[in-house]
Amino acid sequence: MDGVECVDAAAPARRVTRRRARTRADLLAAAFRVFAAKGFGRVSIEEICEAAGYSRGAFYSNFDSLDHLFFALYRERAELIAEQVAGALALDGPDLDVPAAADRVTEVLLLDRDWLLVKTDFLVHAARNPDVARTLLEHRARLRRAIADRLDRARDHLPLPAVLGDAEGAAHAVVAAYDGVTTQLLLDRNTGHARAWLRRLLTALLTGAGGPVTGPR
Amino acid sequence: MDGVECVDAAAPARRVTRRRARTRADLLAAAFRVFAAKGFGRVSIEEICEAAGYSRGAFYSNFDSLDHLFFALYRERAELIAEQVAGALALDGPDLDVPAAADRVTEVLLLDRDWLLVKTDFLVHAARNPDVARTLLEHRARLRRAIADRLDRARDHLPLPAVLGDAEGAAHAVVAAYDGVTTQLLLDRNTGHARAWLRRLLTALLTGAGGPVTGPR
DNA sequence: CGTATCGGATACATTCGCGTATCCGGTGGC
DNA sequence: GCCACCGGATACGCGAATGTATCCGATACG
Repeated sequence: MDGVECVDAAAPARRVTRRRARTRADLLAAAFRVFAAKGFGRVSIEEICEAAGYSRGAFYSNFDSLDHLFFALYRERAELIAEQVAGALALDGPDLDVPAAADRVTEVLLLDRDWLLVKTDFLVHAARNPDVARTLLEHRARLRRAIADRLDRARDHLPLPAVLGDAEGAAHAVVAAYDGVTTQLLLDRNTGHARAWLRRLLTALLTGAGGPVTGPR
Repeated sequence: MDGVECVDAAAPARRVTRRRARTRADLLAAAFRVFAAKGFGRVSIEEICEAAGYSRGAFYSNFDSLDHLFFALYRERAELIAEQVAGALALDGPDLDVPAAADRVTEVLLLDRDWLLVKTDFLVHAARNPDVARTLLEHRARLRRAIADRLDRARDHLPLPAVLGDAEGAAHAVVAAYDGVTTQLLLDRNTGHARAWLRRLLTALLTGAGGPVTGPR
Protein backbone atom coordinates (compact mmCIF):
# COMPACT_ATOMS: atom_id res chain seq x y z
CA MET A 1 0.00 0.00 0.00
CA ASP A 2 2.61 2.57 1.03
CA GLY A 3 5.23 3.53 -1.50
CA VAL A 4 8.04 1.02 -1.38
CA GLU A 5 11.26 2.83 -0.75
CA CYS A 6 14.00 1.93 -3.14
CA VAL A 7 16.95 3.29 -1.20
CA ASP A 8 17.77 2.71 2.43
CA ALA A 9 17.84 6.41 3.10
CA ALA A 10 18.69 6.66 6.76
CA ALA A 11 21.24 3.84 6.89
CA PRO A 12 24.28 5.38 8.59
CA ALA A 13 27.00 3.36 6.90
CA ARG A 14 25.98 -0.13 7.91
CA ARG A 15 29.05 -2.34 8.04
CA VAL A 16 28.09 -5.12 5.67
CA THR A 17 29.27 -8.18 7.51
CA ARG A 18 30.04 -11.28 5.50
CA ARG A 19 27.61 -13.29 7.57
CA ARG A 20 24.83 -10.79 7.08
CA ALA A 21 25.20 -10.80 3.32
CA ARG A 22 24.99 -14.56 3.31
CA THR A 23 21.73 -14.78 5.25
CA ARG A 24 20.24 -12.06 3.15
CA ALA A 25 21.09 -13.97 0.01
CA ASP A 26 19.74 -17.17 1.52
CA LEU A 27 16.49 -15.48 2.41
CA LEU A 28 16.14 -14.08 -1.09
CA ALA A 29 16.81 -17.43 -2.68
CA ALA A 30 14.31 -19.18 -0.43
CA ALA A 31 11.77 -16.44 -1.02
CA PHE A 32 12.12 -16.94 -4.74
CA ARG A 33 11.30 -20.61 -4.43
CA VAL A 34 8.38 -20.08 -2.07
CA PHE A 35 6.92 -17.21 -4.07
CA ALA A 36 7.15 -19.24 -7.25
CA ALA A 37 5.45 -22.19 -5.62
CA LYS A 38 2.60 -20.47 -3.80
CA GLY A 39 2.39 -16.97 -5.13
CA PHE A 40 2.93 -13.64 -3.45
CA GLY A 41 -0.01 -12.95 -1.16
CA ARG A 42 -0.33 -16.59 -0.25
CA VAL A 43 3.02 -16.64 1.46
CA SER A 44 3.78 -15.88 5.09
CA ILE A 45 7.04 -14.52 6.36
CA GLU A 46 7.51 -17.60 8.47
CA GLU A 47 7.29 -19.88 5.43
CA ILE A 48 10.19 -18.10 3.81
CA CYS A 49 12.26 -18.22 6.95
CA GLU A 50 11.54 -21.90 7.35
CA ALA A 51 12.54 -22.58 3.75
CA ALA A 52 15.74 -20.62 4.24
CA GLY A 53 16.55 -22.27 7.56
CA TYR A 54 16.34 -19.10 9.63
CA SER A 55 13.94 -17.68 12.16
CA ARG A 56 11.71 -14.66 11.79
CA GLY A 57 14.25 -12.64 13.74
CA ALA A 58 16.68 -12.98 10.88
CA PHE A 59 14.05 -11.79 8.46
CA TYR A 60 13.21 -8.64 10.38
CA SER A 61 16.85 -7.93 10.81
CA ASN A 62 17.32 -7.87 7.03
CA PHE A 63 14.02 -6.60 5.64
CA ASP A 64 11.34 -4.22 6.79
CA SER A 65 8.39 -6.12 5.37
CA LEU A 66 7.39 -8.80 2.92
CA ASP A 67 6.76 -6.14 0.30
CA HIS A 68 10.30 -4.88 0.63
CA LEU A 69 11.73 -8.35 0.26
CA PHE A 70 9.58 -8.99 -2.78
CA PHE A 71 10.70 -5.74 -4.32
CA ALA A 72 14.34 -6.45 -3.63
CA LEU A 73 13.95 -9.93 -5.04
CA TYR A 74 12.42 -8.63 -8.23
CA ARG A 75 15.09 -6.00 -8.71
CA GLU A 76 17.87 -8.50 -8.25
CA ARG A 77 16.51 -11.07 -10.68
CA ALA A 78 15.37 -8.54 -13.25
CA GLU A 79 18.81 -7.03 -13.31
CA LEU A 80 20.30 -10.45 -13.87
CA ILE A 81 17.94 -11.30 -16.70
CA ALA A 82 18.45 -7.94 -18.35
CA GLU A 83 22.19 -8.52 -18.51
CA GLN A 84 21.73 -11.97 -19.97
CA VAL A 85 19.37 -10.66 -22.62
CA ALA A 86 21.77 -7.90 -23.53
CA GLY A 87 24.48 -10.49 -23.87
CA ALA A 88 22.34 -12.73 -26.05
CA LEU A 89 21.48 -9.81 -28.29
CA ALA A 90 25.02 -8.60 -28.70
CA LEU A 91 26.28 -11.97 -29.87
CA ASP A 92 26.28 -11.88 -33.66
CA GLY A 93 27.55 -9.22 -36.03
CA PRO A 94 25.86 -6.23 -37.63
CA ASP A 95 23.43 -8.39 -39.56
CA LEU A 96 20.72 -9.92 -37.41
CA ASP A 97 19.50 -13.48 -37.79
CA VAL A 98 16.06 -12.99 -36.31
CA PRO A 99 15.14 -16.63 -35.60
CA ALA A 100 18.54 -17.39 -34.13
CA ALA A 101 18.53 -14.30 -31.94
CA ALA A 102 14.97 -15.05 -30.92
CA ASP A 103 16.03 -18.54 -29.89
CA ARG A 104 18.89 -17.24 -27.81
CA VAL A 105 16.75 -14.64 -26.09
CA THR A 106 14.00 -17.17 -25.56
CA GLU A 107 16.46 -19.38 -23.80
CA VAL A 108 16.88 -16.66 -21.22
CA LEU A 109 13.34 -15.34 -21.04
CA LEU A 110 11.04 -18.32 -21.29
CA LEU A 111 12.95 -21.22 -19.85
CA ASP A 112 12.64 -20.51 -16.15
CA ARG A 113 8.98 -20.99 -15.32
CA ASP A 114 9.55 -19.94 -11.71
CA TRP A 115 10.79 -16.59 -12.86
CA LEU A 116 7.78 -16.12 -15.10
CA LEU A 117 5.51 -16.84 -12.15
CA VAL A 118 7.25 -14.40 -9.86
CA LYS A 119 7.40 -11.80 -12.58
CA THR A 120 3.68 -12.08 -13.20
CA ASP A 121 2.99 -11.78 -9.50
CA PHE A 122 5.03 -8.64 -9.56
CA LEU A 123 3.10 -7.38 -12.55
CA VAL A 124 -0.18 -7.87 -10.75
CA HIS A 125 1.25 -6.08 -7.78
CA ALA A 126 2.53 -3.22 -9.92
CA ALA A 127 -0.78 -2.88 -11.72
CA ARG A 128 -2.26 -1.62 -8.46
CA ASN A 129 0.75 0.37 -7.25
CA PRO A 130 1.78 3.27 -9.45
CA ASP A 131 5.11 3.52 -7.64
CA VAL A 132 5.93 -0.10 -8.23
CA ALA A 133 4.62 0.15 -11.76
CA ARG A 134 7.11 2.93 -12.47
CA THR A 135 9.99 0.62 -11.63
CA LEU A 136 8.66 -2.14 -13.82
CA LEU A 137 8.04 0.29 -16.66
CA GLU A 138 11.62 1.48 -16.40
CA HIS A 139 12.90 -2.06 -16.66
CA ARG A 140 10.75 -2.67 -19.69
CA ALA A 141 11.89 0.56 -21.27
CA ARG A 142 15.51 -0.47 -20.80
CA LEU A 143 14.78 -3.83 -22.39
CA ARG A 144 13.02 -2.14 -25.31
CA ARG A 145 15.93 0.20 -25.73
CA ALA A 146 18.35 -2.70 -25.95
CA ILE A 147 16.20 -4.35 -28.60
CA ALA A 148 15.71 -1.14 -30.52
CA ASP A 149 19.44 -0.47 -30.55
CA ARG A 150 20.05 -3.95 -31.84
CA LEU A 151 17.46 -3.50 -34.58
CA ASP A 152 18.91 -0.13 -35.50
CA ARG A 153 22.34 -1.65 -35.85
CA ALA A 154 20.89 -4.10 -38.36
CA ARG A 155 18.49 -1.82 -40.14
CA ASP A 156 20.42 -2.07 -43.39
CA HIS A 157 19.97 -5.81 -43.59
CA LEU A 158 16.56 -5.88 -41.95
CA PRO A 159 14.05 -3.32 -43.22
CA LEU A 160 11.25 -3.12 -40.70
CA PRO A 161 7.56 -3.22 -41.59
CA ALA A 162 6.20 0.29 -41.83
CA VAL A 163 3.19 -0.31 -39.58
CA LEU A 164 5.41 -0.75 -36.58
CA GLY A 165 7.07 2.61 -37.05
CA ASP A 166 10.70 3.05 -36.10
CA ALA A 167 12.96 0.62 -34.27
CA GLU A 168 11.51 1.70 -30.94
CA GLY A 169 8.08 0.78 -32.22
CA ALA A 170 9.32 -2.58 -33.43
CA ALA A 171 10.87 -3.21 -30.04
CA HIS A 172 7.53 -2.42 -28.49
CA ALA A 173 5.97 -5.08 -30.66
CA VAL A 174 8.66 -7.57 -29.72
CA VAL A 175 7.99 -7.05 -26.04
CA ALA A 176 4.26 -7.41 -26.60
CA ALA A 177 4.82 -10.69 -28.39
CA TYR A 178 6.99 -11.86 -25.54
CA ASP A 179 4.32 -10.96 -23.00
CA GLY A 180 1.65 -12.67 -25.01
CA VAL A 181 3.60 -15.89 -25.32
CA THR A 182 4.40 -15.75 -21.61
CA THR A 183 0.73 -15.73 -20.75
CA GLN A 184 0.06 -18.81 -22.81
CA LEU A 185 3.12 -20.56 -21.43
CA LEU A 186 2.01 -19.94 -17.87
CA LEU A 187 -1.16 -21.84 -18.62
CA ASP A 188 -0.13 -24.74 -20.82
CA ARG A 189 3.40 -25.23 -19.47
CA ASN A 190 4.56 -26.16 -22.93
CA THR A 191 7.92 -24.50 -23.35
CA GLY A 192 8.44 -25.99 -26.78
CA HIS A 193 5.26 -24.46 -28.12
CA ALA A 194 6.06 -21.16 -26.52
CA ARG A 195 9.50 -20.97 -28.08
CA ALA A 196 8.18 -21.91 -31.50
CA TRP A 197 5.41 -19.34 -31.22
CA LEU A 198 7.68 -16.57 -30.11
CA ARG A 199 9.94 -17.27 -33.06
CA ARG A 200 6.98 -17.31 -35.40
CA LEU A 201 5.58 -14.08 -34.05
CA LEU A 202 8.90 -12.31 -34.16
CA THR A 203 9.65 -13.34 -37.70
CA ALA A 204 6.14 -12.38 -38.76
CA LEU A 205 6.42 -9.01 -37.05
CA LEU A 206 9.97 -8.07 -37.90
CA THR A 207 10.50 -9.45 -41.35
CA GLY A 208 6.89 -9.38 -42.52
CA ALA A 209 7.84 -12.70 -44.09
CA GLY A 210 5.23 -14.91 -45.69
CA GLY A 211 2.88 -12.02 -46.30
CA PRO A 212 -0.17 -12.60 -48.44
CA VAL A 213 1.27 -11.17 -51.63
CA THR A 214 4.89 -12.18 -51.23
CA GLY A 215 5.83 -15.42 -52.91
CA PRO A 216 7.74 -18.23 -51.22
CA ARG A 217 10.60 -16.55 -49.36
CA MET B 1 -5.09 -25.88 -3.45
CA ASP B 2 -7.77 -28.52 -3.74
CA GLY B 3 -9.50 -28.88 -7.06
CA VAL B 4 -12.27 -26.34 -7.34
CA GLU B 5 -15.49 -28.16 -8.06
CA CYS B 6 -17.39 -26.77 -11.00
CA VAL B 7 -20.72 -28.45 -10.36
CA ASP B 8 -22.67 -28.55 -7.13
CA ALA B 9 -22.77 -32.30 -7.19
CA ALA B 10 -24.67 -33.19 -4.05
CA ALA B 11 -27.23 -30.41 -4.22
CA PRO B 12 -30.59 -32.14 -3.89
CA ALA B 13 -32.72 -29.78 -5.97
CA ARG B 14 -32.12 -26.53 -4.08
CA ARG B 15 -35.15 -24.33 -4.57
CA VAL B 16 -33.54 -21.14 -5.88
CA THR B 17 -35.39 -18.49 -3.99
CA ARG B 18 -35.59 -15.05 -5.53
CA ARG B 19 -34.05 -13.50 -2.45
CA ARG B 20 -31.16 -15.94 -2.48
CA ALA B 21 -30.32 -15.23 -6.10
CA ARG B 22 -30.28 -11.54 -5.36
CA THR B 23 -27.82 -11.73 -2.48
CA ARG B 24 -25.63 -14.08 -4.46
CA ALA B 25 -25.53 -11.59 -7.31
CA ASP B 26 -24.84 -8.74 -4.89
CA LEU B 27 -21.96 -10.64 -3.35
CA LEU B 28 -20.48 -11.38 -6.76
CA ALA B 29 -20.75 -7.77 -7.84
CA ALA B 30 -19.17 -6.52 -4.64
CA ALA B 31 -16.46 -9.15 -4.90
CA PHE B 32 -15.62 -7.95 -8.38
CA ARG B 33 -15.11 -4.42 -7.15
CA VAL B 34 -13.05 -5.43 -4.14
CA PHE B 35 -10.92 -7.90 -6.07
CA ALA B 36 -10.22 -5.33 -8.74
CA ALA B 37 -9.23 -2.76 -6.14
CA LYS B 38 -7.04 -4.85 -3.86
CA GLY B 39 -6.30 -8.06 -5.69
CA PHE B 40 -7.19 -11.62 -4.89
CA GLY B 41 -5.08 -12.76 -1.98
CA ARG B 42 -5.22 -9.35 -0.36
CA VAL B 43 -8.95 -9.56 0.23
CA SER B 44 -10.76 -10.95 3.23
CA ILE B 45 -14.20 -12.48 3.14
CA GLU B 46 -15.45 -9.82 5.50
CA GLU B 47 -14.37 -7.03 3.15
CA ILE B 48 -16.53 -8.44 0.41
CA CYS B 49 -19.51 -8.86 2.70
CA GLU B 50 -19.10 -5.33 3.94
CA ALA B 51 -18.95 -3.99 0.40
CA ALA B 52 -22.06 -5.94 -0.49
CA GLY B 53 -23.94 -4.92 2.62
CA TYR B 54 -24.26 -8.41 4.06
CA SER B 55 -22.75 -10.31 6.92
CA ARG B 56 -20.39 -13.27 6.75
CA GLY B 57 -23.29 -15.56 7.40
CA ALA B 58 -24.72 -14.66 4.02
CA PHE B 59 -21.42 -15.45 2.40
CA TYR B 60 -21.05 -18.89 3.88
CA SER B 61 -24.64 -19.61 3.01
CA ASN B 62 -23.89 -18.97 -0.67
CA PHE B 63 -20.27 -20.01 -1.16
CA ASP B 64 -17.99 -22.61 0.31
CA SER B 65 -14.84 -20.54 0.26
CA LEU B 66 -13.22 -17.48 -1.21
CA ASP B 67 -11.71 -19.61 -3.95
CA HIS B 68 -15.11 -20.85 -4.99
CA LEU B 69 -16.50 -17.34 -5.15
CA PHE B 70 -13.53 -16.18 -7.19
CA PHE B 71 -13.99 -19.07 -9.56
CA ALA B 72 -17.70 -18.40 -9.97
CA LEU B 73 -17.01 -14.72 -10.50
CA TYR B 74 -14.51 -15.43 -13.23
CA ARG B 75 -16.80 -17.86 -15.01
CA GLU B 76 -19.67 -15.41 -14.98
CA ARG B 77 -17.72 -12.47 -16.34
CA ALA B 78 -15.74 -14.50 -18.85
CA GLU B 79 -18.97 -15.88 -20.28
CA LEU B 80 -20.30 -12.35 -20.60
CA ILE B 81 -17.20 -11.06 -22.33
CA ALA B 82 -17.06 -14.04 -24.67
CA GLU B 83 -20.58 -13.33 -25.87
CA GLN B 84 -19.80 -9.68 -26.42
CA VAL B 85 -16.69 -10.54 -28.41
CA ALA B 86 -18.59 -13.01 -30.53
CA GLY B 87 -21.15 -10.32 -31.18
CA ALA B 88 -18.52 -7.78 -32.14
CA LEU B 89 -16.91 -10.25 -34.51
CA ALA B 90 -20.11 -11.27 -36.23
CA LEU B 91 -21.02 -7.71 -37.07
CA ASP B 92 -19.86 -7.08 -40.64
CA GLY B 93 -20.26 -9.23 -43.71
CA PRO B 94 -18.07 -11.91 -45.25
CA ASP B 95 -15.24 -9.49 -45.93
CA LEU B 96 -13.36 -8.46 -42.80
CA ASP B 97 -12.18 -4.93 -42.10
CA VAL B 98 -9.36 -5.79 -39.73
CA PRO B 99 -8.81 -2.38 -38.10
CA ALA B 100 -12.53 -1.82 -37.64
CA ALA B 101 -13.10 -5.26 -36.17
CA ALA B 102 -10.06 -4.82 -33.98
CA ASP B 103 -11.50 -1.55 -32.71
CA ARG B 104 -14.83 -3.13 -31.89
CA VAL B 105 -13.24 -6.07 -30.11
CA THR B 106 -10.86 -3.76 -28.30
CA GLU B 107 -13.83 -1.84 -27.02
CA VAL B 108 -14.94 -4.99 -25.23
CA LEU B 109 -11.60 -6.41 -24.21
CA LEU B 110 -9.43 -3.52 -23.17
CA LEU B 111 -11.79 -0.88 -21.90
CA ASP B 112 -12.63 -2.26 -18.48
CA ARG B 113 -9.43 -2.06 -16.48
CA ASP B 114 -11.08 -3.73 -13.50
CA TRP B 115 -11.79 -6.79 -15.58
CA LEU B 116 -8.21 -6.92 -16.79
CA LEU B 117 -7.00 -6.82 -13.21
CA VAL B 118 -9.29 -9.60 -12.06
CA LYS B 119 -8.51 -11.64 -15.13
CA THR B 120 -4.79 -11.36 -14.49
CA ASP B 121 -5.27 -12.34 -10.89
CA PHE B 122 -7.09 -15.36 -12.15
CA LEU B 123 -4.30 -16.11 -14.58
CA VAL B 124 -1.75 -16.07 -11.79
CA HIS B 125 -4.00 -18.33 -9.80
CA ALA B 126 -4.46 -20.70 -12.71
CA ALA B 127 -0.76 -20.80 -13.43
CA ARG B 128 -0.31 -22.67 -10.17
CA ASN B 129 -3.49 -24.78 -10.33
CA PRO B 130 -3.69 -27.18 -13.25
CA ASP B 131 -7.41 -27.70 -12.66
CA VAL B 132 -8.12 -24.00 -12.79
CA ALA B 133 -5.77 -23.62 -15.71
CA ARG B 134 -7.81 -26.12 -17.67
CA THR B 135 -10.88 -23.94 -17.36
CA LEU B 136 -9.02 -20.88 -18.46
CA LEU B 137 -7.48 -22.74 -21.37
CA GLU B 138 -10.93 -23.86 -22.48
CA HIS B 139 -12.16 -20.29 -22.45
CA ARG B 140 -9.19 -19.19 -24.48
CA ALA B 141 -9.69 -22.04 -26.92
CA ARG B 142 -13.31 -21.00 -27.41
CA LEU B 143 -12.21 -17.42 -28.03
CA ARG B 144 -9.59 -18.60 -30.52
CA ARG B 145 -12.13 -20.73 -32.27
CA ALA B 146 -14.46 -17.76 -32.69
CA ILE B 147 -11.64 -15.71 -34.16
CA ALA B 148 -10.47 -18.52 -36.40
CA ASP B 149 -13.99 -19.06 -37.72
CA ARG B 150 -14.25 -15.38 -38.46
CA LEU B 151 -10.93 -15.40 -40.28
CA ASP B 152 -11.92 -18.49 -42.22
CA ARG B 153 -15.11 -16.82 -43.34
CA ALA B 154 -13.03 -13.99 -44.78
CA ARG B 155 -10.12 -16.01 -46.11
CA ASP B 156 -10.95 -15.09 -49.69
CA HIS B 157 -10.58 -11.38 -49.05
CA LEU B 158 -7.87 -11.71 -46.43
CA PRO B 159 -5.01 -14.05 -47.32
CA LEU B 160 -3.11 -14.80 -44.15
CA PRO B 161 0.66 -14.64 -43.82
CA ALA B 162 2.13 -18.08 -44.27
CA VAL B 163 4.27 -18.04 -41.13
CA LEU B 164 1.22 -18.08 -38.94
CA GLY B 165 -0.11 -21.24 -40.52
CA ASP B 166 -3.86 -21.73 -40.83
CA ALA B 167 -6.64 -19.63 -39.36
CA GLU B 168 -6.27 -21.34 -36.01
CA GLY B 169 -2.65 -20.32 -35.95
CA ALA B 170 -3.54 -16.77 -36.85
CA ALA B 171 -6.10 -16.73 -34.05
CA HIS B 172 -3.37 -17.88 -31.72
CA ALA B 173 -1.29 -14.93 -32.78
CA VAL B 174 -4.22 -12.57 -32.27
CA VAL B 175 -4.70 -13.78 -28.71
CA ALA B 176 -1.00 -13.44 -28.03
CA ALA B 177 -1.09 -9.87 -29.26
CA TYR B 178 -4.06 -9.17 -27.04
CA ASP B 179 -2.28 -10.63 -24.02
CA GLY B 180 0.83 -8.65 -24.75
CA VAL B 181 -1.03 -5.38 -25.04
CA THR B 182 -2.94 -6.17 -21.87
CA THR B 183 0.29 -6.45 -19.93
CA GLN B 184 1.46 -3.07 -21.08
CA LEU B 185 -1.94 -1.51 -20.42
CA LEU B 186 -1.98 -2.81 -16.86
CA LEU B 187 1.22 -0.91 -16.25
CA ASP B 188 0.84 2.39 -18.07
CA ARG B 189 -2.96 2.71 -17.81
CA ASN B 190 -3.01 4.30 -21.22
CA THR B 191 -6.01 2.84 -22.96
CA GLY B 192 -5.48 4.96 -26.04
CA HIS B 193 -1.99 3.63 -26.58
CA ALA B 194 -3.15 0.10 -25.96
CA ARG B 195 -5.92 0.31 -28.51
CA ALA B 196 -3.63 1.82 -31.11
CA TRP B 197 -1.02 -0.83 -30.46
CA LEU B 198 -3.41 -3.69 -30.66
CA ARG B 199 -4.67 -2.38 -33.98
CA ARG B 200 -1.14 -2.00 -35.24
CA LEU B 201 -0.13 -5.47 -34.16
CA LEU B 202 -3.21 -7.08 -35.60
CA THR B 203 -2.84 -5.39 -38.96
CA ALA B 204 0.84 -6.24 -39.04
CA LEU B 205 0.15 -9.86 -38.14
CA LEU B 206 -2.95 -10.51 -40.22
CA THR B 207 -2.41 -8.48 -43.33
CA GLY B 208 1.37 -8.44 -43.31
CA ALA B 209 0.89 -4.85 -44.41
CA GLY B 210 3.80 -2.47 -44.60
CA GLY B 211 6.27 -5.27 -45.08
CA PRO B 212 9.85 -4.43 -45.93
CA VAL B 213 9.48 -4.89 -49.66
CA THR B 214 6.03 -3.44 -50.10
CA GLY B 215 5.85 0.23 -51.03
CA PRO B 216 4.03 2.94 -49.02
CA ARG B 217 0.70 1.68 -47.63
C1' DC C 1 -54.00 -16.43 8.43
C1' DG C 2 -51.01 -19.76 10.35
C1' DT C 3 -47.06 -22.38 9.90
C1' DA C 4 -42.92 -24.59 8.34
C1' DT C 5 -38.87 -23.63 6.20
C1' DC C 6 -35.36 -20.72 4.38
C1' DG C 7 -31.83 -17.09 4.56
C1' DG C 8 -29.18 -14.07 6.60
C1' DA C 9 -27.38 -11.96 11.29
C1' DT C 10 -24.96 -12.50 15.56
C1' DA C 11 -21.83 -14.43 18.86
C1' DC C 12 -18.08 -17.36 19.90
C1' DA C 13 -13.89 -20.06 19.99
C1' DT C 14 -9.74 -20.79 17.57
C1' DT C 15 -6.09 -20.44 14.76
C1' DC C 16 -2.68 -17.86 12.34
C1' DG C 17 0.49 -14.43 11.32
C1' DC C 18 2.68 -10.23 12.68
C1' DG C 19 5.86 -7.09 15.03
C1' DT C 20 8.65 -6.29 19.10
C1' DA C 21 11.53 -6.84 22.99
C1' DT C 22 14.94 -9.38 24.90
C1' DC C 23 18.59 -12.83 25.11
C1' DC C 24 22.72 -15.42 23.76
C1' DG C 25 26.28 -17.18 20.83
C1' DG C 26 29.50 -16.24 17.29
C1' DT C 27 32.44 -12.80 14.76
C1' DG C 28 35.71 -9.40 13.95
C1' DG C 29 38.86 -5.80 15.68
C1' DC C 30 42.88 -4.93 18.49
C1' DG D 1 43.14 -14.09 23.42
C1' DC D 2 40.12 -10.63 25.20
C1' DC D 3 36.31 -7.73 24.46
C1' DA D 4 32.78 -5.14 22.27
C1' DC D 5 29.36 -5.70 19.24
C1' DC D 6 26.68 -7.61 15.67
C1' DG D 7 23.25 -10.98 14.09
C1' DG D 8 20.17 -14.24 14.56
C1' DA D 9 17.00 -17.07 18.01
C1' DT D 10 13.39 -17.20 21.38
C1' DA D 11 9.34 -15.64 23.78
C1' DC D 12 5.42 -12.68 24.16
C1' DG D 13 1.25 -10.02 23.25
C1' DC D 14 -1.84 -8.57 19.93
C1' DG D 15 -5.07 -8.18 16.19
C1' DA D 16 -7.23 -10.12 12.31
C1' DA D 17 -9.61 -13.61 9.78
C1' DT D 18 -11.79 -17.88 9.76
C1' DG D 19 -15.49 -21.32 10.31
C1' DT D 20 -19.32 -22.77 13.12
C1' DA D 21 -23.32 -22.93 15.96
C1' DT D 22 -27.28 -20.70 17.06
C1' DC D 23 -30.97 -17.30 16.65
C1' DC D 24 -34.54 -14.46 14.50
C1' DG D 25 -37.03 -12.34 10.86
C1' DA D 26 -38.82 -12.97 6.21
C1' DT D 27 -41.06 -15.64 2.73
C1' DA D 28 -43.72 -18.96 0.43
C1' DC D 29 -47.40 -22.19 0.69
C1' DG D 30 -51.61 -24.35 2.01
